[in-house]
Amino acid sequence: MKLMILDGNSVINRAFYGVRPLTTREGLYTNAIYGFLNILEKMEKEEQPDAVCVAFDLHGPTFRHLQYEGYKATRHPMPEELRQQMPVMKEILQAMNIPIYACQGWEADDVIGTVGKICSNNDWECVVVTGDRDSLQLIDRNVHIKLVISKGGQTNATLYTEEVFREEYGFAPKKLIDLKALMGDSSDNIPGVAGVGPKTASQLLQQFGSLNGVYENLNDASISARLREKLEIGREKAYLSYDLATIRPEAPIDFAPMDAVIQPYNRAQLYQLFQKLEFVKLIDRYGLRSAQQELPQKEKPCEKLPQLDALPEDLTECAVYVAPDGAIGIACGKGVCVRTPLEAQMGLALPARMICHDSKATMHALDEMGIAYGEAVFDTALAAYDLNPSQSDYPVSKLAANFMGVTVDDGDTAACAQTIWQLRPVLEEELKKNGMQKLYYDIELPLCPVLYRMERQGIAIDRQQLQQFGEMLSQRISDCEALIHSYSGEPFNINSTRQLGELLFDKLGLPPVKKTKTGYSTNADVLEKLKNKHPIIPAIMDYRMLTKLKSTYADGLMKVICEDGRIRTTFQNLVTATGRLSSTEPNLQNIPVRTDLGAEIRKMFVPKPGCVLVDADYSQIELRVLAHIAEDARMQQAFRTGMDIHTVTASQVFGVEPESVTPLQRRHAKAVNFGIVYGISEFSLAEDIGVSRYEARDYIDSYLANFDGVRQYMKQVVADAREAGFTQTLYGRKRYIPELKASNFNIRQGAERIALNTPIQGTAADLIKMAMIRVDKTLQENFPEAKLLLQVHDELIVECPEAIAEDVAALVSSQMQQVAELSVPLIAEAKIGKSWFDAK
DNA sequence: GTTTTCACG
DNA sequence: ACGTACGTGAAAACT
Repeated sequence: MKLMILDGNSVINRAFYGVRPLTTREGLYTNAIYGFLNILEKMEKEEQPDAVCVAFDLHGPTFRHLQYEGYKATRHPMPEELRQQMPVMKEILQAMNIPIYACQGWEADDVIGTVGKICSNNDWECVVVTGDRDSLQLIDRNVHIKLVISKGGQTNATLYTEEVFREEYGFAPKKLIDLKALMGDSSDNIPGVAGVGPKTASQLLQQFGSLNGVYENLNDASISARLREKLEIGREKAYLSYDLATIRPEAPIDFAPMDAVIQPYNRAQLYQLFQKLEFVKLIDRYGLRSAQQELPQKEKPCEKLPQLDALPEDLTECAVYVAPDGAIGIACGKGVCVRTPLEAQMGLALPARMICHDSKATMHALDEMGIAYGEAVFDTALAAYDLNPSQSDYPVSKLAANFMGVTVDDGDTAACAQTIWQLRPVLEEELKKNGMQKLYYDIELPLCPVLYRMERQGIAIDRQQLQQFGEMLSQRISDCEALIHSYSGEPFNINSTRQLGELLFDKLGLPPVKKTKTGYSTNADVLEKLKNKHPIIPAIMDYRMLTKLKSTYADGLMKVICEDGRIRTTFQNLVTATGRLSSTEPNLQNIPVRTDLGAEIRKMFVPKPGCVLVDADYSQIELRVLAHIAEDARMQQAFRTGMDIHTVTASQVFGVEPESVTPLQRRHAKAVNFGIVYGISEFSLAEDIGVSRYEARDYIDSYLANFDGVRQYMKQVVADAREAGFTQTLYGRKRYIPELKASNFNIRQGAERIALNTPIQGTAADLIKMAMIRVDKTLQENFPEAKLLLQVHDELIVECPEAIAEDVAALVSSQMQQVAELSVPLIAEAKIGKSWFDAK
């Protein structure tokens, strides 16, 4: 019979540091538990034990502490993120009916040793799972150690038997104690003999066999005078260390191997715990489902609603789920049915109000198939996003697990439709609980059809000009390439940062400025600093710019032009953590503008014949939002009187009259304003504007001294977020930030910047979303030929007939300005042009 | 699949 | 002692 015992603290530590940070929606860390369970499962599979148990350390002194006051004094305290997982871990083991052993005054190692001894006495084999090499001393004929090693996300374990140990170390396992007595162990605060390290220690042991052997042969000729002296001075420490390092298999625990024989799990309890931890995959893998909550799947199969006209005549609302293959699942209170793509296209119509899972995508899909549909009155994916925007995605299965405690297969169209139907009231309630009804029903949901129409419209592009531009770039790139290779002496791939780094810093001997985790950094900041040191640098900077324009924009956009000469992006409304939109395939929110050559790309974005583009953008929307929510009197005053905010900041920071602010001062002040919005650090500000850290520090201090509202806000918003676990925008959009409680300084500081920035960026996002809804609506009412095409965070682009351009421009900017009544005016300026470039 | 770089607000 | 501004997406190289 075989028993497996886990060194609980050691394994959970490995798991904690080996698994990326994971948290639940509420911010409970779960990564160590997750890792622990994975290791447990893997070990059970490999070892096939008959019994399993876990040993833990208890707090409080052990005999080793009493014996030697330095013992473990410098051990790092357990990080908060791990500490909070310990009690839950123990609950889970309890639910799995795996016994836990711990003993006041004894360490887990001693408990494990004791268990091992009792196993041996009962003719049981014992396997110890641990990440700690100290335990190797326990190895004997019956006791083996499974040493857990995490490497690159993968956790593996090596089984150490007496033979394996001897092979690696060259002596018997018990002699590990003698080795430690001599060399010490800083992580365990075992002193050892001063001046004796691993090399000397193992050499001495090879020669004399044991600690006693060494001291009995102190006068042996092979021991140098220096070493002899060290050993003599350290004699007492050595024997103390021997005691400290010895695992004492005599802990007073009540244990018999039969107690740990594998039992069935307490499934209900385990299910509940996994539910709380949001371990959806594990619930699946362990086959846990709470019986009461199980979906009445296929209880009302399609046959009961065989034809669409068999759907109730008075059907007013139904859930609609379009599968990737085009099959459509429809569910309502009376049941569910699935239509194949073919059936769906044969005159299916859905006039009822829809409950969708990603309504924008559903509208596109139905449209594609020529299926008429009603209005989307609820969107479960969107609701889940608003409730927690930090998730990577929102599949139906995840929502089912998180909000209903059931498992659903994302591939089962009928089940998904039914689940969406059932999720609606649950999510509605959640939104209500979170005070997000207005955000959801007044902003997020009505924005979807607006975005849908924008995506359908697309924007026209001048294919021919783009083609020519690409050819011009090709020419300039090959010239540039030739120049670079003439400097390097030999051809190499300039796109390879590794090859480029080797050339610049090894072959040409330029001073490395910055490192990345894989080698030298060669990014634009680095090149900027090196540009006067070698003529190859400016050429590389040019090359980078040219190839970026060619591959991402000239070639990239060319690939996605539709038949009708327009480009259609997808606006992602379920992605960003702050509430902004993002744009993909292609990304039309990062079309170049900052360099002259790059801005040429904007000339290719044109209106359709007879039309113009109207481009309206908010002026300083984030700083205005900050002035409003921070209630900063001075900043509000500046905006109310229509002053240039960067000039005002400069005049405050540098203590000069606004009229005498120099362009340089204004530029620095602008960087300070940006820094404030991002959660400033003096280092980065200094880096950004090229002044010393001390000057940067002065700028920040002086800023905060003059803008007291901002100073207080920065403190308050972080404190509130730490307390609440989330930060939020003016319109109630939330973002959870569990990292605010992290023990790691960098992580915590990053979290504080997020807590500060998110309300600002997110409120600005809320505002422009509201503006989009109003602009879209008023355009439809007043100028139906005018179409909203793009949004670029603080900018809206509309296409309209030339004749009404002035009126449209006036309407768009006034709608944007009047979208909310803040304590400072919102300013939006609209321009008209024959290309995006001209309208900007 | 991850890393680096760079385009935007 | 360490790493350093917020939020994105795409391309290319490398593992």
